[in-house]
Amino acid sequence: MSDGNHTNSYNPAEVERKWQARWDERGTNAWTDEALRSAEKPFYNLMMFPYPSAEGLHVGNIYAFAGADIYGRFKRLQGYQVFEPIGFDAFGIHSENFALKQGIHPTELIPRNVERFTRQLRRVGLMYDWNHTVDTTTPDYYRWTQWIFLQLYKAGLAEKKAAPVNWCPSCNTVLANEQVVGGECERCGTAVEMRFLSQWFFKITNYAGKLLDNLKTLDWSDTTRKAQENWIGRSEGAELAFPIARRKVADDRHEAAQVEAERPVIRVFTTRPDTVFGATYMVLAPEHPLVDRVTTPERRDAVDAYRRQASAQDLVTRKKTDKSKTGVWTGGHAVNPATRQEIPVWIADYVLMEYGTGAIMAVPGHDERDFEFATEFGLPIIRVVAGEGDGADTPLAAAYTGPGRLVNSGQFEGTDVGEAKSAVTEWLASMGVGEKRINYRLHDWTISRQRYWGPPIPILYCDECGIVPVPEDQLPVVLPFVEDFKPDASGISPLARHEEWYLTECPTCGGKARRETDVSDTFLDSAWYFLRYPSAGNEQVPFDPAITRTWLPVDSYIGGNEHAVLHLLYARFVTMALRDMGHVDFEEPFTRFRAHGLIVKDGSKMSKSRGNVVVPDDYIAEWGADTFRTYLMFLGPYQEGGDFRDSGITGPYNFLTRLWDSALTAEDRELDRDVEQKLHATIRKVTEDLEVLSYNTAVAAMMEYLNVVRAGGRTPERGAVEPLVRLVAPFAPHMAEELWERMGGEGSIFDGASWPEFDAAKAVADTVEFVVQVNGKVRARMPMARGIAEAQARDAALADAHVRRWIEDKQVRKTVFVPDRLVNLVVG
RNA sequence: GCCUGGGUGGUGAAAUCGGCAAACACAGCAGACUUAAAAUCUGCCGGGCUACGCCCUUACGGGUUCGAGUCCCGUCCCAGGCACCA
Repeated sequence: MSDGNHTNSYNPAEVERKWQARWDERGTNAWTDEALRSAEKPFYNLMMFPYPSAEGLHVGNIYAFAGADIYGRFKRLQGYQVFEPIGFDAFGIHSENFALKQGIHPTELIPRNVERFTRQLRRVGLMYDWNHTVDTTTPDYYRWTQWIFLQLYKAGLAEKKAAPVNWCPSCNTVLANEQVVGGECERCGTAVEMRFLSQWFFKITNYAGKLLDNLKTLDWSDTTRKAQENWIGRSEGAELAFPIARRKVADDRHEAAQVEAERPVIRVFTTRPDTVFGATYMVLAPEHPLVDRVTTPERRDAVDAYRRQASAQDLVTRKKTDKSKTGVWTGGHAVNPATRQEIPVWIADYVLMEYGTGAIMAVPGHDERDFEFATEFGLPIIRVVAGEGDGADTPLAAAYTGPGRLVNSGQFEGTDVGEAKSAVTEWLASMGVGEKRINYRLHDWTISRQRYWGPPIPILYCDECGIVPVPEDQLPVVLPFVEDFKPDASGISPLARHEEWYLTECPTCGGKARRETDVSDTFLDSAWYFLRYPSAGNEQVPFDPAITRTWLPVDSYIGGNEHAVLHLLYARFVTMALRDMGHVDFEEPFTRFRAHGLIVKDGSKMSKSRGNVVVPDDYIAEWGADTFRTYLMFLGPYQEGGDFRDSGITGPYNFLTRLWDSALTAEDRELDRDVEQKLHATIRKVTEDLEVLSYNTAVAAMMEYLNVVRAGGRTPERGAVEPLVRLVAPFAPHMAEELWERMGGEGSIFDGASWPEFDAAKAVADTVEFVVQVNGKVRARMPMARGIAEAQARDAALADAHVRRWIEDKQVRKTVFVPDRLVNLVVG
C-alpha cells in the first residue's frame, strides 16, 4: 500500500489538509491591528458576506467566493498587502422564518449555522483573515448598527411616518412584497390588504441626485450601474398648480381668478408640460389629502366606497398594469392653468400616492393610461400634438406619444414638442402656476420591521419628551432573549409583548418611557459591514479612523447582481451620509465592483424547495478544493455564470495532476526557444485575463502552455514549470504551496514568490503564419518572418502555386496588408 | 410594455479597435499498452461534395466592406431585472 511512490503522487486531501493547518498556525492570512495601521500597499479585497443558512454553503457561494479569492491572491502575488475578510449576515426575516419552521430559537440555530459555514469555508482554501470576522447578530456588531441609526437620526435623515404595507388579515402580520403571490398571502392564501402603519424611514431620496451622478465616476459592472440608474429613475419635467374650482361654475372669469388665489391647489408632476392644453381632467390617488376638499356632498358615498375598495387591495395587485382602469368622479372641478377651463377631478387607483405629488393632469390624447381611462368613462380627448402628416383635427385612435408640433395650444401653436417643454413651463412659471422639477422614483427606505430577529431600533417614546434617541453610551440596546418570538395577532413586533423590556426610563426627564419595539431592516446591517471588518473587535469606535483612512474605500468588491440595487445603494447612501457628518472622508464605498454570474442547476436557481441544490462538500472530498475551484472558474465566463454540471471536472483535475507530475520530474536545463516563447505569452495572457476576471480563458491558457511543455512526452524544464506554479497559485493555492515548497521555496508562496513577469519581446515567435486571401477568401497559409514588409509578403504570396491558380491572368488591383497577419489580393 | 444580457459543433465554450470560426476542455469514435478492465498515451472529432481540393456554416432577413460571429437596419427566440412612475 504505502510504497515509496506515496509522496510523489498527487493526493489532494493530504496536501490541502496540510496547508490549511499551516496557514492557521503561521497566521499566513491574518492581520494584526498594528500591521493594518502600517500597511504601505493596502488592497481591500471584499466579497459579499453570506447569510448562514441551515443548508450550508452551496455551489453558488463557492463560485462567488472562489472567484473573489482568486483575484485577491493574484493581487497579493503582485505585491499588494491584501486584506480579505469574511463574515455572516445572520439577522433577518429569512433566518427567523427558518427558525420558526424548525422550532429552534435563532440564538441557538444561527451559531450552529455559522460554525458549519466556517468549517466549510476553511475547506475551500479561501484567504480569509479569521481575526477580523463579523457576525451581524452579536451585540458588539449591532451596537454600532444602532449607532449608525442614531447618526442618521441626528442628521435628520431618519423620520417616522405612516406608510402603506401589505397586510394579511388572517395571519395578522405585515408581508414583504415578495411574500404576496397573486394578491394572496403566500402562507395561508388569504387576500392581502393594504394598510397604513407608522414606520421609520431613512431619507435616501435626499441623496437621489448624488447617488445617480456618482455612478458615472465608478468603476462598476455596467449591468449594475444601469440597474441603479433605473431604480433611482430620474425624470425631468414640471410641477404645475391646478386650483380647485368653486362649487358653482363662475361665469365671471375675473372674479374667479381672484378667489382662486385663496383656494387650495392640486399640484401635479408631469414630464409633458408641453401637453398641458390637452389636460381635460385630473386624477388624484384615492389616498390624496385633497380628496375630501374636492368631493361634493352628492358624490361622497361613491367616493368613500371607491376609497374603501382601493385600500382593501394589496400593493401588488393594485400595481398590475393589465387590469382595466377604474375610478370615480369626485363631483369637483379644477382649473387648467393653460386653458383656464374647468376640468373634472376624479380619483383612480392608477395614480399612486407615493410617486410625484399623488395627482396627475390627465392628457388622454397623449398618454396611454389616460387614453384608456378617458375611453372607459367617456371623458373628452383633445389632440394637442400633431405628428408627421397630422392636422389639428386628425382624430386620435390611440394616445399619440411621438414627436411633432403643438396644435390647439394657444400661443404655442406650431411649436416643436421638444422646445415646447421648457417654453410652456416658463410661461406657466411667469404666472406663478408652474416650475421646472426633477422627480425620482426612488422611495425612502423603510427601516422598521415588526419582527424579532434584528437589532432593536434605538429609540424611546416618552410621554413628556416625545421621541428620544437612546444615548450613545447606553448602546447596545440588547435584543432580549424571548422564548416565543413568533409574530402574533397584534401584528406588531413580538418585543411589544414584553413590558419588562420595553418599559424604561426617559434619559432626558427621568419619566416613564417606552422602547421602540420594531427592529431594523437586515439591509442596514449589511450597509456598513465593510467599514467594520478592518476594525473588528474594537470596542471603542465602530471603525478606527487611521485604519479606515488606510484601507477604505474598498479596492475590489465582487458579488451577485441580485444586490445590484438594494444592498449596494444602501451602502452608498450610508457612506455618503457618514461622510457629510464627518465620520469618513470618502463618498463612495466601493471603488470597483464586479458582478459575478449566477450558478443555476437544470436551468433554474438552486433552492431547497426545488430540490436542486448542489452540495459542494462531496466534490471537494472527491477531487479536492483546488480542482473544484479551478473547475468552477473554467466552466464559463465568471461574470455570466451558468448551469452547474460536473461532467467536465476531470479536465481541470487532469491538468493539475499533470502539473504536479511535471513539477516533480522537471530537470534543470535551458528552456527551448518555443517553450520560452509560449511561457512569456502565457504569463501575459494570464495576467491580463485575471485583471478582468476572465478566469476561464486564463485556465485554458495555462492548459495550453502545459501541453506545450509536455509535448510528445518530453521531460519539462524546471524553469518552464516553476513560473506556472506561480500562475496557478490563485486557482489552486494548496498545490502551489506544496510544489513551491518541494521546489525549494521558503515559507508561503504568497509571501515568498512574486507574480511572474513577461518579456514582451520573448512572448512573440520569430515566424508567423500568414494568411493569403484572394478576394477575401483564404487560399493559402504560409510561414513568414515576423515584421515582414508588405512588398515581400505580397511577392511571397504571388509565388505560391496554389495562390496563382486563383489569380490566373487577372489583374491584382489592390493589396490589403495586415502586418503579421494577412495579405488579401483583390483581383477582378 | 421598458431596460439589461445573450443566441456559435453532440456539450461547456473561445475568437468582438472587422482580419485563419470552433482555442481549451468534456463526451464520443478508433488505435497502443493489458489475460481483461480501469488508468495512461496517440489519432480523429461542424455539415456537404464530383474529395490531396472545393462549397456551405456563428438564430433569421437585408446592408456596409477587399474582408462581417464582430459594424448598421429589420425580425424571431431565450434568460434576468423593472413595470399604471405621470
